[in-house]
Amino acid sequence: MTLTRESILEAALRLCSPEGGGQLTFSRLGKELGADPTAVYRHFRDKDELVLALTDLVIQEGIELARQTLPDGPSDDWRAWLAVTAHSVRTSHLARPALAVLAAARTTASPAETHSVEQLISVLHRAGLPVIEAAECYRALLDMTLAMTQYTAAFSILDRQAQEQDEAAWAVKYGMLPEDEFPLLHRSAPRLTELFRDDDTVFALVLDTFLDGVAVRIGRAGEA
Amino acid sequence: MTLTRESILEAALRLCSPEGGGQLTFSRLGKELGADPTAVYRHFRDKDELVLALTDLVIQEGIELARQTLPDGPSDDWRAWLAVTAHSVRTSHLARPALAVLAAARTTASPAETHSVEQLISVLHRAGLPVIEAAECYRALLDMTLAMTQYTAAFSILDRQAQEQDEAAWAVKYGMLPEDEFPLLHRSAPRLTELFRDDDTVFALVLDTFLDGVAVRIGRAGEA
DNA sequence: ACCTGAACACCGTTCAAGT
DNA sequence: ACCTGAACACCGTTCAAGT
Repeated sequence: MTLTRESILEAALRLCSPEGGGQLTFSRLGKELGADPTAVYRHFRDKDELVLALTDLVIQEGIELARQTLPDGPSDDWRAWLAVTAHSVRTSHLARPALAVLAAARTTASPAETHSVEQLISVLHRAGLPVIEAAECYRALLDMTLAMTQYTAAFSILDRQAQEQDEAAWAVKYGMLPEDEFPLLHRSAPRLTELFRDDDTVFALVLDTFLDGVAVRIGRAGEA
Repeated sequence: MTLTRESILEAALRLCSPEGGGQLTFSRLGKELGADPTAVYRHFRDKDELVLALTDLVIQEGIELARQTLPDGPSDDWRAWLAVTAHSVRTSHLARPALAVLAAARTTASPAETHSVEQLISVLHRAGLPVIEAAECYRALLDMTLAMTQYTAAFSILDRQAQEQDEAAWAVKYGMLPEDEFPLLHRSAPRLTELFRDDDTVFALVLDTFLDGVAVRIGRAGEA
């Protein structure tokens, strides 16, 4: 069978999924494709180029996912718009954690997202923010979302031993605090233990607080 | 010369600094110590144990840094307290980017931070948040900060070629947008270009918006 | 034109051998 | 008790050889 760019990308995405086993390497990719590991070099200059191409696909998927949830026309519900965008970006990346670790900090020149960025800024602008501030807000939201996503992905692809070790460390830290010395931690330890690596809830918390902050900024802009 | 745990940790921290060259490996560590690379195994079970020990040191350094800026007694300026804490954590991690990438998502059982967490929750509690909500807020702030830090560190240790490639991609994306199709992006492109990898400003933006959100939550708690 | 397979420089890690 | 150095299984990458 002869390889194509598409069949390689597809196989690579499969490897990066949680079921795919956790890591993107040439030897695993070769095995998945039934070809010699180095055959991929005929289609991608190096691993970085492969990662960048995969990143494009995941970004596109995230945009697609957002589009399915968002209304077609313009919307005045800026808060829902931002929340859906953030969750979509996060969801599409976390479907391939092994890639998210490599991709999240990278920028590609894919034109796919340009329209969606323009829309996002326009939603914030119509909500009341000056254009520049709307752009800053978009940048802050996206960086925060990608960072939290990479953070979660990095932990999720650690080997089981390291994950259990961290969980044990957490239990030690917050499990047996003397009440008189740490009264507040003692009372909130159960909740903190619940939140341990419940990344979805922590992300929702961060996002919600951030959006409350955006509301404040919109309010301030309205006064002026 | 005989190795000690401390001399190894010190050398490893040096390697992880920006001047240290970018990556923590056993062979580089051996060279730095003037010993065989595998000699480190006499003092640390594996690389993970070494990374965890280094993480402890960096966390301690961050707490130390915060303590120098924060008042000794209790404070009612919750906003300054949270901002100083976040910036200190970030600064101490970014002094060793190569470690930050490995460390940020990990938890150690180091007791050093327990007191500082209790203090943080207490500041938020005195500001008006119920205990549980104060704890959630601490968790959200710390995860956001560590995530943004890891995100920045991951980019900063990429090889020069990849960094320049990303910068070029950015220029392509936002450099020549048709004004009629992307009116808002066209107007904010200069600012977005400025923000590209000006991680300090972006982090300050995210943190500030987050803290505005915390203020909203404190206000809501006061009403009830 | 595309794939194969040996080879190289690098990882972390193990283990027998030295002192 | 601690260090050395050969060895192993893995990386990404190059290149001559095959079809």
